[in-house]
Amino acid sequence: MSLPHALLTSLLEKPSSGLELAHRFSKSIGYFWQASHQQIYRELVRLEEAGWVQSSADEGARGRKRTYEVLPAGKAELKRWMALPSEHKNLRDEMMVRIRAAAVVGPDGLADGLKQRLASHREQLALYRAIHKKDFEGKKETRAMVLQRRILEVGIEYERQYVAFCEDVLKELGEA
Amino acid sequence: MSLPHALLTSLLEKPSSGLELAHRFSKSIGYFWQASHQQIYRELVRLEEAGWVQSSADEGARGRKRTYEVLPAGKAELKRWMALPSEHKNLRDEMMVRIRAAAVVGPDGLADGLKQRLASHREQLALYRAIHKKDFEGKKETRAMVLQRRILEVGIEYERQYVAFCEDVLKELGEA
DNA sequence: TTTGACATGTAACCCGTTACATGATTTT
DNA sequence: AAAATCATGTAACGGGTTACATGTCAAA
Repeated sequence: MSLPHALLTSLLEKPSSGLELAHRFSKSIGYFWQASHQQIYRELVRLEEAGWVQSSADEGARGRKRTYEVLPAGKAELKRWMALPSEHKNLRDEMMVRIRAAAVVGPDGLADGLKQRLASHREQLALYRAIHKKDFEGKKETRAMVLQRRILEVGIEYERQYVAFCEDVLKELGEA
Repeated sequence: MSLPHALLTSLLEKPSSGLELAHRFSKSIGYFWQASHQQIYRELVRLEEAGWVQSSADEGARGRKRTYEVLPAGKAELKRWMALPSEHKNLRDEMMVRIRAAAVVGPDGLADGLKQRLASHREQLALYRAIHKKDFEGKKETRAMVLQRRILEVGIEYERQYVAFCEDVLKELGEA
């Protein structure tokens, strides 16, 4: 459960409102940790109750922008959390279950789904590569940038792998 | 949500009890779809209510082995589900959030967690490679085996990537 | 002044997790 | 007969998702 700490990180980078955070989560951070705006609003309330962040604007001002910033206690909490061990979660992918099912009930209809996934992963791969080019190529790198680049490259390699996988399976099914 | 269909697939391969399924989920299938025994028992009840599977043994026989097998309606449901499009989920990894946090609050203590992850991914990689060797190398492959092998290879490539990633980050932190 | 975009929320549901409880079977 | 193991559950909780509701502000 790292949403609260992802939010603290994002707010330390730049104090923001809930919706701004939601937008940012659909990009950069969100490539490895997704969150909907409902989740974010819920969590921001908790962060404030915990005394980790502070929001501008009066109570009960529904519809009016509310900007959050991190308090010292929040930064301390983030430091503490950052040093915790993080669990190795296995991959979890419906497509693999579908392919295994296909081995039992026959592959009719499997190819369509695979083609969609192939297109989707190609798109994601192109997006990651574009970001890589824009943000990292031909620039002098700071310490922090090296790490961000490596994170992105994990994403790139994963998508590359997946594209090749879909292509292979389609070929095996005689559909490409 | 593919647990029910993962169970149907597994039960079609071989009629089993809940615990047997749980054991099997901690291996092969579970490499891409994990489930605890509590989840499995809960789901098996639903599958039976839906008329997709049938269990041996009388009602209310707590503690006595209960074997499930798939009914025709269950096989039909699996066929239907298998042909649905499956969503592309982005990666989701706490470690990436931690590294990003480290860029903001400093990397103190990050290396320990990374070393643990490195060890864990190396272990998983070794396991996958052992399975690959045992199940696929030097054997004549059926249609279904090719697909199972490719699924495993996605896992292998992912773990390989991750090991390299941990090593790189540790190096960058001056810890390896 | 109405429309659309921006912004914040509420409520319900389901899956996955954790902790615990209980019955049956085999082994010592 | 006691202990260990196999096997099936129950209950509570929390995060993630979906659908919906409400308020503000700027532009047409």
